Amino acid sequence: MPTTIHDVARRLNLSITTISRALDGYDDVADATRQRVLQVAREMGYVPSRAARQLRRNRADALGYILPTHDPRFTDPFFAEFMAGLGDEAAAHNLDLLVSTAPPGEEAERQLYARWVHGRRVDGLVLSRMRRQDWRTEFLAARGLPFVCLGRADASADHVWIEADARAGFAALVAHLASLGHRRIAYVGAPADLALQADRHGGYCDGLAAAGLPIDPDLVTEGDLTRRGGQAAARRLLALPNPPSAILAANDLTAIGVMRAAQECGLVLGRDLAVAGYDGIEAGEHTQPALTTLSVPVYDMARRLAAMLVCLIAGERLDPSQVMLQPELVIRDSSGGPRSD
Amino acid sequence: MPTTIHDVARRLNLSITTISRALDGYDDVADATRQRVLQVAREMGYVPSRAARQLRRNRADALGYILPTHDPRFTDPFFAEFMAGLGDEAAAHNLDLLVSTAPPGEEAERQLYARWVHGRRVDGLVLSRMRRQDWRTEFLAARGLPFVCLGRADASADHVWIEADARAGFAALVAHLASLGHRRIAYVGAPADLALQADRHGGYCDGLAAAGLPIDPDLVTEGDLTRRGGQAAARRLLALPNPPSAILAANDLTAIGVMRAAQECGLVLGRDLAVAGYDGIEAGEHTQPALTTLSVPVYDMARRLAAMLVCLIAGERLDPSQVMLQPELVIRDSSGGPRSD
DNA sequence: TTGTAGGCGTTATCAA
DNA sequence: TTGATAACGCCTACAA
Repeated sequence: MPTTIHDVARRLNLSITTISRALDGYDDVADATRQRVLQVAREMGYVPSRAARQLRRNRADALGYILPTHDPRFTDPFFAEFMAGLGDEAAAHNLDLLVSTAPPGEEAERQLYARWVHGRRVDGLVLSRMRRQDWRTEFLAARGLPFVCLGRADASADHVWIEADARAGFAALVAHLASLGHRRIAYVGAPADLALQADRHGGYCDGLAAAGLPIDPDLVTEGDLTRRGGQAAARRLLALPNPPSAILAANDLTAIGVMRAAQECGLVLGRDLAVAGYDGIEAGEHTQPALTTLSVPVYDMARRLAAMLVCLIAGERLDPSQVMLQPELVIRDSSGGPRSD
Repeated sequence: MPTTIHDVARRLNLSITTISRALDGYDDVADATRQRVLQVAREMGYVPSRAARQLRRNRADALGYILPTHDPRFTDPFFAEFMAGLGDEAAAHNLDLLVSTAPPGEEAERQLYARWVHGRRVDGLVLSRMRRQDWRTEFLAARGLPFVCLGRADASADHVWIEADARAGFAALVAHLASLGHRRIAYVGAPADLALQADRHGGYCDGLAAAGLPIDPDLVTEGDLTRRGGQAAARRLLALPNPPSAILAANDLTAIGVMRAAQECGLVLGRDLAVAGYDGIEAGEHTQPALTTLSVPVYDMARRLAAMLVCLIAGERLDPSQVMLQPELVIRDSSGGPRSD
């Protein structure tokens, strides 16, 4: 049986009130008393029961994050790092981080959110992989539960978010490839219902337009942000009668899949085919050749998002409440040097 | 304000007692009543307050896992998959998974464990990266908190654990390399205080002995289970006057670092140098060349561990309480074909 | 400066 | 078959 506040009180012949206030740093307790309380509480290894405190204060002392994934395993290292950032920031505020996974858009996801919200499991939620029409924002807003988002649900979204400017990033990537002489640049996108697809695809189109290149619908295909999806998409692209000389992928994982497909076909990356991704996960540094990408400060974004959520929960005003960062173009060998043809 | 049991009771003109029992499936409530309660509770979106329930039942309804890492970010994909397994199994039992990180062996780690245990934050804990002398096992045992371990603290450990037979695995790996003609096989190990080091290094020695090869202390070096550590260790090994023709690494991440170092030196992997790792993380499939490794069913082990923990918490007898699995030897190109010299 | 007492939302005991 | 009531451990108005 763990020590309770009563145990401490009894030992000191004081009331639980005094113990509680001494420990919480109220100033209406005698200094000598406080010292004794602090001392004894520590000796006895007293830690307040979180459940009791939660019940009383009506707070969960926890942030929640539901990883949107069909595969129950979170295979994308992007999320591992994202969660690490959330966890660290939560810990810094003495909050727990509750994590779970749910397939996006399905009933199970709804139920999980509902359970956490109605069961008062968390004081606030972090959302990611925003959808174009995202029921979660309204659901949470309607119930008054604070939340922050990695990315906007749509351009007019008025919730709290942090986002990397993928649109500008992809345009820069296309410009880079065009400057190397590429004219047939393909794009392996994300599912259309994801908000991020609009920006990344938009940036791709912007880039083509800026470079004076036409948009060839054959060169735009859909992946699912996984390695496998990228591989499958690249196989389709490379089987075209007139295949692309460069392939942009909506994220690094997809790009790594693309690289595999290219190697299957016996293409030499960086020479026969340029490939680039988005995210800047560590795995991209270790591919052969290393992956050109747009690097996003995931960990920092996660920490900052969590910090914003904590403010929101405390009822503080947030300024700014929407943050746009610039991803960093990291040119490595997978995009190759200038083309000779 | 979320719906409470009182709201439901008032709406139905019943007592909270009846509501509680109807929902918990007690059989001393009229069938008709139960139907009405179920119906209305669902309509009203009633979910019991976890805090209140915890307080009353004196349970946290949560499993805990503290990731042992110096780097606050968990960079090893092994752990991402491990956590996914824990999370899924926890969810299957309607338990939360609480995660945090702490640098192994330091005061901060102790405090975190103490906070979770004394604050009754979790009903049980999952331990990994066991140390030779691991204070955690005694700490938890002394406080009667159920726990399960990924791996044994030492050979005579009598706690509940699941482990892959790394000793046999590494011996098999050495045998494989020896059969290809390698005679100078190096080993990049883990810190000596980790329990896993004893087995992996032991298996390496077993393998050499079985192949009739001498143990050369120069060829045994220490890494830290990270890519960077592997890279540094390999640089040392490859700078030897008489460098190894094959390098075994204590885990895949280390092996990937070894591969980088080899490529820095202009060596062709699989021809000039054979490399193999341990774990079977997905990244190893995507290196160039793909990494030979011992594949361990992390996800399944995690689920099984969590399931065992749930039994333990329920006070059930566990049989078996210690499980040894065989890792699978996955031969890919990094270990190359037969040697001609 | 300290203590008393009520209640947060549940579950469990006992009586009706 | 149902209901009143007492905890669980903590915080906090209010009283002393």
